[in-house]
Amino acid sequence: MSLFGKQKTRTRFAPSPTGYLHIGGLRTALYEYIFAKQNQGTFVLRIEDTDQTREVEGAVGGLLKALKWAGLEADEGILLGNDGKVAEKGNFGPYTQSKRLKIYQKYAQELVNKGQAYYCFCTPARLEELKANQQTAGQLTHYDRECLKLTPDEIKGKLDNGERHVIRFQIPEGQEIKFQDEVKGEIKFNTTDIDDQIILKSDGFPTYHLASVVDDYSMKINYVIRGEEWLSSTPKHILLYQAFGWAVPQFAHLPLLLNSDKSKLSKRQGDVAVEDYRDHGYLPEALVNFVALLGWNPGTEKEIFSLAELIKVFDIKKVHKSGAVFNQEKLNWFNSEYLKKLNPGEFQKMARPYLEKNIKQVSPDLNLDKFFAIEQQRISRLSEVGEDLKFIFAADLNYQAEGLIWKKSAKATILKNLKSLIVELQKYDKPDWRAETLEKNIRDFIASNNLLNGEVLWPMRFALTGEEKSPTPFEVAEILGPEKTIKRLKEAIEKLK
RNA sequence: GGGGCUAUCGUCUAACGGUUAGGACGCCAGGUUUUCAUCCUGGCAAUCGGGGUUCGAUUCCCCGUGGCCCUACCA
Repeated sequence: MSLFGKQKTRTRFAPSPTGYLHIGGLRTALYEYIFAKQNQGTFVLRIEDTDQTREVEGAVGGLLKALKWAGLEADEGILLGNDGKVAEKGNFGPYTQSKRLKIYQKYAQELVNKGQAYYCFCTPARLEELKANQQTAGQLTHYDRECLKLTPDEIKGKLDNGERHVIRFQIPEGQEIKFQDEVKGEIKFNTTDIDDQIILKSDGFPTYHLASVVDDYSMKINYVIRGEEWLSSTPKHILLYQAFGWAVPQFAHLPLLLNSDKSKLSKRQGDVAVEDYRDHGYLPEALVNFVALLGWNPGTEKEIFSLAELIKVFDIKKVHKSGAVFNQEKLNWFNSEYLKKLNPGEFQKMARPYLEKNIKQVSPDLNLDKFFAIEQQRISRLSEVGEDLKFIFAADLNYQAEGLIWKKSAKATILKNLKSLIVELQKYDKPDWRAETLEKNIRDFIASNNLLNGEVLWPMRFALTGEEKSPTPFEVAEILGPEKTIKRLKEAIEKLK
């Protein structure tokens, strides 16, 4: 809050470019996006690439594409340019941490000068040994502040010698750090439990703690929404804000997304990359809708929400405190709902590539409009298109003749009915070859000949599909067209003889 | 081990301290259908345990217990 009125809300999503967009990251980004939008604020995207060892080539582009696919484009920071390449926009850049090293170094030095941080020359070996000893002694595994004893001259000497060093933030002892988390409520920590954090690594890169505090301050982020795994680090961050004399932002820590065994959602137990869901044919609207409802709901019984609706009804104060299991069954349900809502043209356009992947040969004389119309009602993921309807595309059907015989009806009856069915079907002109017309006429034919539905429709369907389960024979016939339909019926008769 | 967070059907969740604890997904049964899917109807299924406070506790407090996160020169 400034003296001159309410500050503009600024949220940020700050992923590390380590590979892909994690589904938990998607939800975090979603809430950050929504919160910014519902407050006429700005959603900033920053890249946190301070760990050079974990960096993955091309990950930033992938992250941005996944975010764009989900409809969560940043207003500022790192984003996709018009040419589809990674670009940057905004006045508080650079927005990539590896390009801000000088800034962090300056601030770390400022803390050293103020006596709130200190150089540490301890080797990893010493640190390891210290920790091991503390562990066996049952003590807190904190740094023992050996380097705090160094005199200014000793420090200068080591520095001049080019000794490897880090900068540690000196955590004051015996202080209670209290803050009001927007979702978790009042949180308290005692600083005695906190180790002297390394804020600047020996390679000159900052650690997360320094980088995120400096950046959130510099980029005027006043609303930090992030995963619960950061809750325990928040007192360190608050201490840093205080050391610099900066206003502490509002924090909101989101409950984690979990595997079905309640552990933190991880790759081992299924897909966690947004890109995987996209590739399997989940719609962004469905994924976003599903993920939005993991840990939050508006308190009504409505479950289907567009992004625009979410912006209207979302309330960060109603976000749950505990983790939510990522339940793919429910996601499938959402996806099938969204798939059904698509107009046929859109569905077909999206499903086509999957069909071509699933079926080697797609004969051009098939009525694919009808095929897609049926699949749209039956599948829950685009990757399933054609899976259960392979018989449509098969050159030959392989089935046992017995399958054609409905329940206990006689073989002779079936044979006779199939023959007259062919005669009946041969009457239709191609324009009439639609499921509705076929159904009406075939049902009339059945009734006027005093036949049973099953003794005509079962063998018809089986002759056309070779399967015990399928869409109606009328629909299958419409897709197949007159020639293929009659050909399959004739083949069935041959098999029965 | 230490610290923090957390706890309603299998899962996602609803319930100003007073409800037969509601809905959704999934599952099961019935109906519709030649079959499958859809659809319709119905059903199974939960307040972690123990103490308080209260006329009354899923709800507030405490203690357990479980789960999760942090405890890195990772984020």
